[in-house]
Amino acid sequence: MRTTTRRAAADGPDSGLGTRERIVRTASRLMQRQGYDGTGIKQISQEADATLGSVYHFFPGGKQELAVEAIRHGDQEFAAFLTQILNSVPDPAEAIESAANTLARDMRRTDWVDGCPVTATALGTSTRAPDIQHAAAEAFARWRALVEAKLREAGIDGPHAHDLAHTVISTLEGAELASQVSRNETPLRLAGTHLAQLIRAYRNATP
Amino acid sequence: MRTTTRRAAADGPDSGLGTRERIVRTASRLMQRQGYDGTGIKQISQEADATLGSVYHFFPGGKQELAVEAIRHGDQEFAAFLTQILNSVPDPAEAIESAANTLARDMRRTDWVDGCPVTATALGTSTRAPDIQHAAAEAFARWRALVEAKLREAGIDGPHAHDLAHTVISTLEGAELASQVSRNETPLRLAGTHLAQLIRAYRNATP
DNA sequence: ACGGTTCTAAAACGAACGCTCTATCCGATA
DNA sequence: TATCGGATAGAGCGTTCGTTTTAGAACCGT
Repeated sequence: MRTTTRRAAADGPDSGLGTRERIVRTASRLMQRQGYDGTGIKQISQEADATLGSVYHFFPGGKQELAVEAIRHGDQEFAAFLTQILNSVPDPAEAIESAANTLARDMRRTDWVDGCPVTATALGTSTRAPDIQHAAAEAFARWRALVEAKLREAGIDGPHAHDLAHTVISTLEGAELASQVSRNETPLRLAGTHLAQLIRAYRNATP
Repeated sequence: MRTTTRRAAADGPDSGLGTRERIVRTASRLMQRQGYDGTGIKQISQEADATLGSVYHFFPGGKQELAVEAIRHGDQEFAAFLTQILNSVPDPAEAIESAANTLARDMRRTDWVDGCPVTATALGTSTRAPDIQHAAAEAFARWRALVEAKLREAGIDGPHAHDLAHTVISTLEGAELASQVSRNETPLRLAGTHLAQLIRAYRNATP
């Protein structure tokens, strides 16, 4: 008979990780799909192969504290995705278009279940929990900064790069939402096309 | 002593309406702010000055049926807003920019509480309730059709108008989300600027 | 005036919620 | 080996959830 070890976990994708990390990832994934209010602490603890005691041991602040950590996790996840694409595709317009297409493909692959990891958690909680709203705002700002830096490197001047980065993030976010709700890749693919076009217009204008 | 009449209601903005309509409007407003799971049937009945019996009388399908009606109400509300602006501003680029600016102003006025009436309700429920997801998809499609018609009238050819309308709705939606989460008008205002720019590029290309 | 339909009123159900609590386990240190 | 604190385990708290149920009030065609 196999004895249960301290770091026991079912053989999921997160097995082998510490309990705390497993809880955060599970919370992030569930809230991404079901929202804050639609996700229960007990469901999180079960799917993370942890117990309620462990959850409240690591997150004495309860569900709110856990949601903030979940948003931060999603923040880092998407930032890593963006960084990877921006670094591997030299032209910023092509990079953004590629990002949109990748998001579209991932969305279809998960049968339109996995949208933005931050949006679903933050929506509807902003008035009740300023901590959550703040963490979500930080995520948006970080992603925007990544895009802005890339646009500057491509020769677009400061103010224009700043403004464009805003719209790039807004449009990607909205297109992801529209694709999810419509169960259709089209919004994301067209968003990529038009954003690339917009970026090229600015790059050609500021040589 | 005043006797209770059939259509009694507190002196709110919806007083004078029938009970059913009052329930739908209240549900739409609450779900817009708190999401589907964050809004209880009892809270809806209380704020609508109706009783639980009335809610289940008009909506035997329970919370899901009520949510579908709430989304349809928000759908019509936003469609009316779009129609009004598109009809009163001849140039499509100016019209969309004006819409974005109006949304930004309204958002600030409500202290970033009232976002898109459809998004918050639909997010997180799409997997559980196909009815809700479908109603939300219909809303997006209707808004897109309104924009597409306007672009065609302005001389943009069919395929381009179709594609542009997609991105216009996606970007407005995403910018509204970003503005709400960041508590900042900037995303919406920049979205308006860039969308106008994009539309002008297409109009000039197809004379 | 009356029968029938429509609508309102509120109590009560089981289930699930977030969270607290105590008891136990385990591995590192002395 | 004895001990101690971090981590785990789960029963149980009070509350709220969505829904059902039963009773009564208001309206309308006849």
